[in-house]
Amino acid sequence: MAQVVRVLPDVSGLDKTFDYSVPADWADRAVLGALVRIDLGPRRVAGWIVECDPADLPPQVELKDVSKISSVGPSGDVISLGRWASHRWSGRWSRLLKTASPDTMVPVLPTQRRTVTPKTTPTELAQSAFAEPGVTVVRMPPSADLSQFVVGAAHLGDALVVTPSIRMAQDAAGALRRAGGVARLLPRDWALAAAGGGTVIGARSAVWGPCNDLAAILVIDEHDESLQEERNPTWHARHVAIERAHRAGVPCVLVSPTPSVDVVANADRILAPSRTQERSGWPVTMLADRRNEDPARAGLFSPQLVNAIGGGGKVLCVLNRKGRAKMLACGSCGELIRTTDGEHLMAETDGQLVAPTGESRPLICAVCTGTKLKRLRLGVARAREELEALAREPVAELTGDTASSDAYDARIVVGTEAVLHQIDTADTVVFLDFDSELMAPRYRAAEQALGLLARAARIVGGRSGGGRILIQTRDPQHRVIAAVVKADIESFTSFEHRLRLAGNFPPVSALAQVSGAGAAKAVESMMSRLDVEVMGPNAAGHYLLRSPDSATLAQALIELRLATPSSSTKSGSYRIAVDPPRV
DNA sequence: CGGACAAGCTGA
DNA sequence: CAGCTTGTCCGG
Repeated sequence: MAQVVRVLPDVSGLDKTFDYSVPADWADRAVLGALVRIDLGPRRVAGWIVECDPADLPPQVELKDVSKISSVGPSGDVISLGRWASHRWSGRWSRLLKTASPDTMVPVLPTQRRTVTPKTTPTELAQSAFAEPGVTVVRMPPSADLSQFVVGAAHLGDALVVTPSIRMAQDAAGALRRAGGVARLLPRDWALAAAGGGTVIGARSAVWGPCNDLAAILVIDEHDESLQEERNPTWHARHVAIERAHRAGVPCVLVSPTPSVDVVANADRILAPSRTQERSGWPVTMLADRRNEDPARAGLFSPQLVNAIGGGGKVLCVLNRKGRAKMLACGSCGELIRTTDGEHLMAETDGQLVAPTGESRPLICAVCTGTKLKRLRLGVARAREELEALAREPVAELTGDTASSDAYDARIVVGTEAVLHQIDTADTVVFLDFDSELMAPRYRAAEQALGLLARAARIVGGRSGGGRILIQTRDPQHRVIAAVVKADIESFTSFEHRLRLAGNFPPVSALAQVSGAGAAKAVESMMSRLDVEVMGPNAAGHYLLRSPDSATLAQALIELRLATPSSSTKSGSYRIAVDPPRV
């Protein structure tokens, strides 16, 4: 009898498998995970072999042949890891398999090479981190050299290294090669990685990378937001790493200057260098206590900031837009978008312009009827002008979408959080309005604010190198600021954990956000459940579901989907985000 | 998802 | 009743 394979089509919106027969000539390539092309109804689509010779064949169905075997794909363990994650984050299996697949077809694997152990011996700390299976958190100050952990992972055999950015992955690969190891950088080296005999390194999606004889997983900067996928399913590389390592029975090491409450609460062991070493790895933090200033005259800049820019060296000023009034201007005539009486600014809400007065209209400029509106970064733009006047020298501006070419060379740069992502080194980082980070209405605001300080700290370096952070604030006693001033992250995390316990927030509970026009109806079926708390809707019409743990939540969401099938109509559609990042 | 098809609405 | 929209079902 001909070989039969079960195929998951690569069609978004379809999470169902279909069975196909395999022509005898291709039997050796029709393996688990292989990318194939199949005829599905009227069209030919791509898909993955997710099962070979399934036992429960549908009766009375004439099977079609697979029409092509296109490429090697993820291995069996990654296929089932994907199925676990699709359940855990209530999303489509195919999206995860796509992430786990090569981005260009790999018809045949290159020949495997022997694993090369790096010549450099890892530090004692790195060795002990990988000494046993389970989850080990290592708290390393921002200026610490993390390549010791990459080398430590590679010493165990073929390991997986996940970083928050491509740039850091390239750096880690370079460091491993210099230490005499073999680095496979994803996504480029997918085929070589699948062949085996090297350490697989990449950004977030590398946690799905091919690694046959997995020996260990290392996640660098475990606290970093970019380790979570923004689109559905909103999987987090940290949790996928923990699960994958657990399934393989290998060590999972999570390194961060500011370990997340989430992982500290669930780690098997927590390591850190001595207090002295940890302290010296953080820069000196200076505070500008804005409560002391004359409120009538206090602008964006404190006397301490004036001092800091006068002291020479490269200065980055961070001014986040978060929580600031959004201003819109017409893309064709440049006028500000205002109410008909011109008294109030209007903001965009649900595809409409809305003013605080209640006045609303479609997205149209009242002056020239133009429909292309642009967002103004007035906060940063004005700060730049004022700072330029103050410093009497050119000041560059850098935001997510306006990266002026001089931003990298200018001595003084003002921008949003983007400056911390795009500029590598500086002498001083100034947070112009840190209170908006501290006070942000999100349960993880404090943790995220601390993450910003850690990022700034890495840019300016440790205290021995003269690195400085200046924080302008009206709350200088805040625990986030205290944590960095004293370089005492441990106390911060345990206090934060107690707050989560008191407020019943993750990691003590699990959250999912349900949004979209059909959200209210979808959420209805959860109202009577004892294991799901329904909160909301908020101003944007979003609901929050809370369960004691993620397994309970995942099960409830399956039942929600059964009770309210995702309708293709606009009015019935809804979206579920498990572990929503901005709540 | 996207095609096929059925049922409902509109206008001449 | 043709022509169009809207909803539902199905794919091996």
